[in-house]
Amino acid sequence: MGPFAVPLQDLSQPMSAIRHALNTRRADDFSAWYQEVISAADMAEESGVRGCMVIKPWGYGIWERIQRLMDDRIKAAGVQNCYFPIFIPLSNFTREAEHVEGFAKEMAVVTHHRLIADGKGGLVPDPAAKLEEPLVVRPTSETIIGDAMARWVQSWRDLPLLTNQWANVVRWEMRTRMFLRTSEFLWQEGHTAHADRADALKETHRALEMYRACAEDDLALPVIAGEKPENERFPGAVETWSIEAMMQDGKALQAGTSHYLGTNFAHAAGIQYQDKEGGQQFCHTTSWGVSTRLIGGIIMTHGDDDGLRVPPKIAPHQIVIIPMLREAPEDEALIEYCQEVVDMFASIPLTAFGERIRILLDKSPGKAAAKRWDWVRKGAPIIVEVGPRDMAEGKLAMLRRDALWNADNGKPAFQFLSREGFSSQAPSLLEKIQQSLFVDARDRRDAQITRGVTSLDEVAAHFADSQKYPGWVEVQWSKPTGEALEKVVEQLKALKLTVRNVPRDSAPADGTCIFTGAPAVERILVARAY
RNA sequence: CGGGGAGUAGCGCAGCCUGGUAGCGCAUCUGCUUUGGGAGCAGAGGGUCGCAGGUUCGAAUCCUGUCUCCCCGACCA
Repeated sequence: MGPFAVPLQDLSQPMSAIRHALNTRRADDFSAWYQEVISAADMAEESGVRGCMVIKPWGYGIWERIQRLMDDRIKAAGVQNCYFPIFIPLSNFTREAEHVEGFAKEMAVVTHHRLIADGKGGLVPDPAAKLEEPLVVRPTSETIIGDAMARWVQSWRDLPLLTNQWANVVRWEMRTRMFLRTSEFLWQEGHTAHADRADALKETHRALEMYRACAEDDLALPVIAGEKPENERFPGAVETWSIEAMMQDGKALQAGTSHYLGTNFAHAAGIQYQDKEGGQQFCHTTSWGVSTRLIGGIIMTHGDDDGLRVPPKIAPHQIVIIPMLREAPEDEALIEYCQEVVDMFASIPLTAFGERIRILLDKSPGKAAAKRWDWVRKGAPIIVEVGPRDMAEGKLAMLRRDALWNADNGKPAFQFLSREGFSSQAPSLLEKIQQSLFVDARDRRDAQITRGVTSLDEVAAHFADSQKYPGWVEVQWSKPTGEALEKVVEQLKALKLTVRNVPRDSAPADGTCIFTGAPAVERILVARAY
């Protein structure tokens, strides 16, 4: 059996009867399955450049949906979008030591601005075109945005300054995985400046809650919001908060972070304002971000042995209609019959989640069955097939991607509906599918969180098999710092575990620290992580 | 970046040890048959075997280097 503590639902079904759309099963080889989903769903492919990928239309379409919904939330909070340069002067990174240390080992550096022929048919950087000061390809934009903030903020009236940018960033990773950790990735980074600590903390928590809501309500990704321990903080941050999602193999994925930076970056960049009394004050700043890594989280949360299942809210196409074409004259009438369904959705118009339903009529040539399985692998929430007899009866055949199989006979669970019956229930069905994906993921996660563990030995026993990932364990600790914390981190590392976060909404501590024996001050989640 | 594995047609693979000018399945194209659902039969097209050197009369195969991917580790907001 595979690395699963809790049996997957499919394993209890008559496996021999079902012919799945993928070759690799989650339970057999989770990471091979993950890669197969990405290629079978046509989301992305390798680029030939280490750690960089080409995001294809279906994958990028999902990212565009995430962007849209997140951007709406960002703007609703009064944050304005900007764009800052991809190149950062190297000198920017010599001002804030801790921040530099965090990224120095993984930065791409531009040193020349021209190429010349090498005499062997190739090109090399022109030694005469060396930059006076090297430029770093941004790994994150705190320093260059800090520069701008220092110019933009003069008085207390300029605060708070709320900015965000959608951009690509580069971190030269040693070990990469598509979507989860790539050398270049896409993200949004919010950067804000505030008059005081309280206001900056409020923003830190607003962003965190925004991420929780977007993850759970838009991506159907159940998450636990909480504060990172000292050793997991963003370099230069005073507080780092995260949302953590559980993948189907029980490992944790950090899905978003929000940092309170204190006045550290304000000191480094000189972000000061004149207060009402005429004195100069340093700003308190925050930064927060989510990235294309979310797509990896969606795959590992909602994917199954037939491919991806895209939550309707972020599906580029929520409904795909496949006419069963036969390259015959009657095809025309069949397409017209399907088009009438699309027109019906457009003219009423039909909405789900407050937006027009995104419905696609797939008229592309090819066998209907092959196209069906392509859409199954891609994870379109609702797939509709229409054959000549459906048309004659005024009906269509509908498949729910989240309930694909008939348990009885191991065949796809088609529902035959009238066109009107289908269109009238489509909006609520999409909302039901969205909810169902979330509830399934949340229940699976909750079933794999173990509480009431009161000793490190118990933790070790729980994670005894290094090949298994039996979810997360909640323990209590005394929140050690410095050397004491380092020792705890080492103990956990020996078990291949990390502290994920201190859940924001957890009950107060009432026991003793499993590491030190001292009275516990808070509850933490420990887990294996991506 | 250290250890291991891999790169041959769109996808999945065999061939490599024991050098002799490339093969299988699926997909694609053509024809016929079939038509409530991942069709059958016949035929066809498609690959400078990751890249660059070397050995050799001759290299997918042997040698060296290099790039990329996967797994384990270190590292990682």
